[in-house]
Amino acid sequence: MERTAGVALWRQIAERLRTDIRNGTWKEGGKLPTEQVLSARFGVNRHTIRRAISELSAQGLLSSRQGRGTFVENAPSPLTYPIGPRTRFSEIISRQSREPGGRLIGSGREAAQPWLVEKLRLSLGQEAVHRLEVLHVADGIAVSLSTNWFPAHRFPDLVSRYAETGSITKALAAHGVADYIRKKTEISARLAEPEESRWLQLAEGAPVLVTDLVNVDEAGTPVQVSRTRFAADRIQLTVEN
Amino acid sequence: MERTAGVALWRQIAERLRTDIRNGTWKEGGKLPTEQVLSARFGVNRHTIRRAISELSAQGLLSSRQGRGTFVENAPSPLTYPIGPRTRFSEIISRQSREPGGRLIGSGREAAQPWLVEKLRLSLGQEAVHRLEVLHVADGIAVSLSTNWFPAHRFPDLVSRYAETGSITKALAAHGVADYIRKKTEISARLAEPEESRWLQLAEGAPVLVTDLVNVDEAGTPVQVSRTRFAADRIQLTVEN
DNA sequence: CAGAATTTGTGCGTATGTATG
DNA sequence: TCATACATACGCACAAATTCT
Repeated sequence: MERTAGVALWRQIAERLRTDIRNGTWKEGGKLPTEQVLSARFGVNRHTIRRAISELSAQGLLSSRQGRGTFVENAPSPLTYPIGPRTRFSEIISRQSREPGGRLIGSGREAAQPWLVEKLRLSLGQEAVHRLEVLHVADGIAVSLSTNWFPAHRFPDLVSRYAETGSITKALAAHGVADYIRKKTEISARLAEPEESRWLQLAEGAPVLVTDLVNVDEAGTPVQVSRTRFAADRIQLTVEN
Repeated sequence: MERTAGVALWRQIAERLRTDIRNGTWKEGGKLPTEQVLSARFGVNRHTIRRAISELSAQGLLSSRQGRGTFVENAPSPLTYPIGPRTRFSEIISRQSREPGGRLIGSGREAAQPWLVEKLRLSLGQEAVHRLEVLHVADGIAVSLSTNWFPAHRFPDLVSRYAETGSITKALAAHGVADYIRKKTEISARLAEPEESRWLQLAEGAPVLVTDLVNVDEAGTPVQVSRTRFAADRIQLTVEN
């Protein structure tokens, strides 16, 4: 393993093992190579391997027993999140037979930043937006954190409607938006920020997938801008062509 | 800034500043807040801020001058990589008026892993594949590293054809594949592995966007499986709906 | 069943990296 | 720049649980 640059060796190794487990290198219940072998393979001290394993054990992915070895405890199949014109969180999760849930964790009314004015095509003097922060959960596990912005003048009661119904689709419908479609999605990745780590229960420094999207109504007018951060180790995005 | 294991504070802050610069929080030529202010904002010692700034300076993103301040030297607009049924690397890059380049960095013939057998729909006894490792470059900057697999029995001379033409499209055409389209794309993110860091000239522990795709010919038969790792700080994927 | 071999668990000393003031 | 504290990583040794012969 290559020497440093601000990321501890044990963390790099832990992330490697995590993706190996996810890719099925060792099946659930399967046995990992011995600490001996792993330390030789990564070219590090056994203590370092043990630190990495202990991290994954604490997260319930692995378990070690003295004299026996280290075993894969849980290899949760990653959720798949299709990106298309009509993706709705709850439908997707339900289709994969998991219990969906959204939790309103913050909201507010604020002045739109320039990039938001452009994306929502706000006109002069109507630059106020509602901001809605929602944590998405599947089977009790946090999978994504989304920040949503809506033009405040068009959707004055959006926050309370969402609070009542727990659904953005329904909150928009209450304001006369019968249908909306996803126009464009931008996808990037970066390291999680501390607040994101907290909500998504990620290790600090874990990667997040970020999607930026614009939803438009039937007339093509933007009704919602949304920035969603997915826990990259729990979800995979797919695009069908 | 929150105290946490495995990732140095200065790295977390460097990554934050990098995404802020990319998001245009400070324009090119713009002045960053003083180290004083930044250290207060992140709740860390000024030394730590300086370490983060020095990292970004070494990468040519920032520059500091005594008595004046720290300035944004380079805010390269991120390349946008659209994902659709007919995306070809060179077309995309050219359209954004950058000089594209692909470099063959490795190849080989090997037995297909089970998941490859499934994705390429290989029949029994024809499980050999060609592997092609290509580094993609735009304007002299590495943007992605892709591993490509092809059924060896159908495309016996693929590697040499690619070496001659520098184009997968042409190498496939030489084997009678007039056209192909992208069937499905899976997108995930993880930390770069050491070898990826080396090729993409990434800092260790930097995130990569990973896309897995299957290309099929006009008859719908898989001709290529490809896994591409993008430097997440240099590229953004987009999906048009 | 005894004893050897294997594998994880633990302790200590040292050197270097990270973060503060 | 210096001093201090803690985290990271290494190397060695040995203990404890389990498996193999």
